[in-house]
Amino acid sequence: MFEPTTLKDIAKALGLSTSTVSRALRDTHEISSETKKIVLEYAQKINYRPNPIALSLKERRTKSIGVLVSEVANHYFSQAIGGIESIAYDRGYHVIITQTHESYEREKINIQHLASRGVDGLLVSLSAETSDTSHLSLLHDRGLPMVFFDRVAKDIETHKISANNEQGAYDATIQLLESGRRKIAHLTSSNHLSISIERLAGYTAALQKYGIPVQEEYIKYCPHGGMFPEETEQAIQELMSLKDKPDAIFVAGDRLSIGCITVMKKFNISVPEEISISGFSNSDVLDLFNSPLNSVRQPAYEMGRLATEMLIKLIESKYPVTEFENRVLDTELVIRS
Amino acid sequence: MFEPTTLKDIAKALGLSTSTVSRALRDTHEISSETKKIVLEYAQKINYRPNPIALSLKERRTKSIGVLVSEVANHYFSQAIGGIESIAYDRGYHVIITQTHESYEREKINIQHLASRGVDGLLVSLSAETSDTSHLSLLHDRGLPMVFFDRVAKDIETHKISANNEQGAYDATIQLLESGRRKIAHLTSSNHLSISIERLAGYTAALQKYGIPVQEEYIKYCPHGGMFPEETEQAIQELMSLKDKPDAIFVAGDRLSIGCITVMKKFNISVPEEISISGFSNSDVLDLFNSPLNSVRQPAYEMGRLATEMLIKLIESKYPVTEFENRVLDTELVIRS
DNA sequence: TTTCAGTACGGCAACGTTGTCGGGAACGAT
DNA sequence: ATCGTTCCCGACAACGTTGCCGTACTGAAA
Repeated sequence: MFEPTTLKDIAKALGLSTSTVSRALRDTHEISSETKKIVLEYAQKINYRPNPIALSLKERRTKSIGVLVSEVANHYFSQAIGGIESIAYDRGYHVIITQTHESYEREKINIQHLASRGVDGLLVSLSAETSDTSHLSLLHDRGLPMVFFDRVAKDIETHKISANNEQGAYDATIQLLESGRRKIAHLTSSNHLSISIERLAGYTAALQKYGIPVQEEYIKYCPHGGMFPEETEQAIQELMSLKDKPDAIFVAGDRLSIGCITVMKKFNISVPEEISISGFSNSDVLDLFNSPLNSVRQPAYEMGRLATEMLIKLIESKYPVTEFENRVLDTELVIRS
Repeated sequence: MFEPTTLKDIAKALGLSTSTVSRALRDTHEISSETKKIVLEYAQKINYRPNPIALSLKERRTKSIGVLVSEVANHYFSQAIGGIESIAYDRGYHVIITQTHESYEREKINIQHLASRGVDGLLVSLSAETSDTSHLSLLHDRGLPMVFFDRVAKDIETHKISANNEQGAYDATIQLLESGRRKIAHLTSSNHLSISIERLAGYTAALQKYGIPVQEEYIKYCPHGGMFPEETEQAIQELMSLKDKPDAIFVAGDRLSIGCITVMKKFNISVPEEISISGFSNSDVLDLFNSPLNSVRQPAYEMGRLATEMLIKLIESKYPVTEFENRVLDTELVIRS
């Protein structure tokens, strides 16, 4: 079986003690330069690597951070993970990615697993199902460093980073209004997510600016963020069977935006002639779509980088941190129609 | 700071020894049922979790498997990861995902990291740059269980799982021929990847069936599998500036297929009128594209599941395994034109 | 009463590593 | 010759857990 070499092996081979070998490799001044040279050369030869598990046990840190996202297949998250890895990598941290698939149960299990595996900190974006965050605050209260990105928890006090969702939603809705649409529906994820709340606020503000009343039946929630196609399909069907059919939809999520276009194609609803669609998405293939889709793009990579920098600062801080940042980054509206 | 409770804490609180507490929790017959009850209740109350790092150090296994892919943003891989997680999860294994971004250097570093972190086994899909696999055979020779999927290493003897790339490529090319195309180019990844070799073979066989000679200048390699858009763009430009321009392209990869369509749009080349495109892709939004793209779809989820089952069988085998499977799964040709 | 088996628990070692302490040897100063 | 100092290095403990052995106690059989 797989047996890596240890300090003891080196010590035995060279007739030294493990302590001496350890210190020779760590380049302490207490070891003579001859001994150091011998040990270093031998270690090089047999390709010695210190056992990180033993180190973790001793030092009570793992040099790894846990990431919780809903799905890596989501373009926003795969880009954010790119940013996370770029920083973590530089700072010597390992990244462990877990997916919730928008399930609260899965989120609890993954978080518990990451915590018990001894990650030094967590980067969290909540699942669509999650409304109770006590599984996180429990760990946070016990001192586990934590940074939220994108879908943040309102009642946990720590660093948070998000896009300017309200502004992005406002811009997208205003653009629909400017293009002449007046009956604008809103398709969004579960109603307790921070991003849903903020995007709804932007949508509402834009309508108000044009003096258009917000209609309840124009707002459709998908509790699983469009994980299941039926969810999206049903919401669209309900919208399209209204007496006063909408002439545009502002969609608050990547998977939902794609799902929306898919449903439109299935029902042979022409986009943007019959209905115009504008939504949050970080997909890089929207340009290739048959139906032009205006999109609000988040700086995902940058958000991943910033979140990771914040987390590592928390982890490596000597003293408890009490001042927390709440960074908000601008979105970009891409017009295609 | 974050200090989880240990056996020692429980022992101290209950006036027992750590051995007794340990055995009470493991439900050994040597412990009286009263003591067991007391210990179990207290452990429940303070939410005790055994420290997996200490367990790993002791038992020399981590109950985790490392995954090496080029990019999670690639649809094939994100689906395969779904399959991997579904099995690993059931069997109590944790999944650590790493990305190479098609870089050989990155692959070496990630593999080294995973190995030294003590994963119990590896699921590997080689990067496009990788031609030398000695960093893997070194670990494999030392007994680290390993299963290859999709992009397999020819000279490492272990379980392997791949799609029937040759058949898939043959089917796609035949379809192009049947639709009347005769000047079919081939855009592929780096020439040493197993998938490139097999897909080229299928392409060649199809041309032969129709008695069409294979032309060198119709075959374009992208050493980084289309990681950099310039790579794809240049290859297409070279094809399109040939005296005898191709009227179809068979593309051997997800990112390349998308990249190809993007370039066609940029150069205003009409698909499929001017040139017909057929390629390997597991993207689920191809239906929405403006230019219809025929695609060869791999059973990614199933491949992930099978690979993980094979790996866990290797890991948990009491005796060294010498008989290795080489599973090949059928692809599916999706026609859209 | 002695012996023996069984029960129920504690003590110790080990996984691989590093920090602390202690000690032998060499050397210079007294 | 004696003492203090410096230079190297080894022994030991600890991180949290479990396997192995030892042992005190109980009760029954001889």
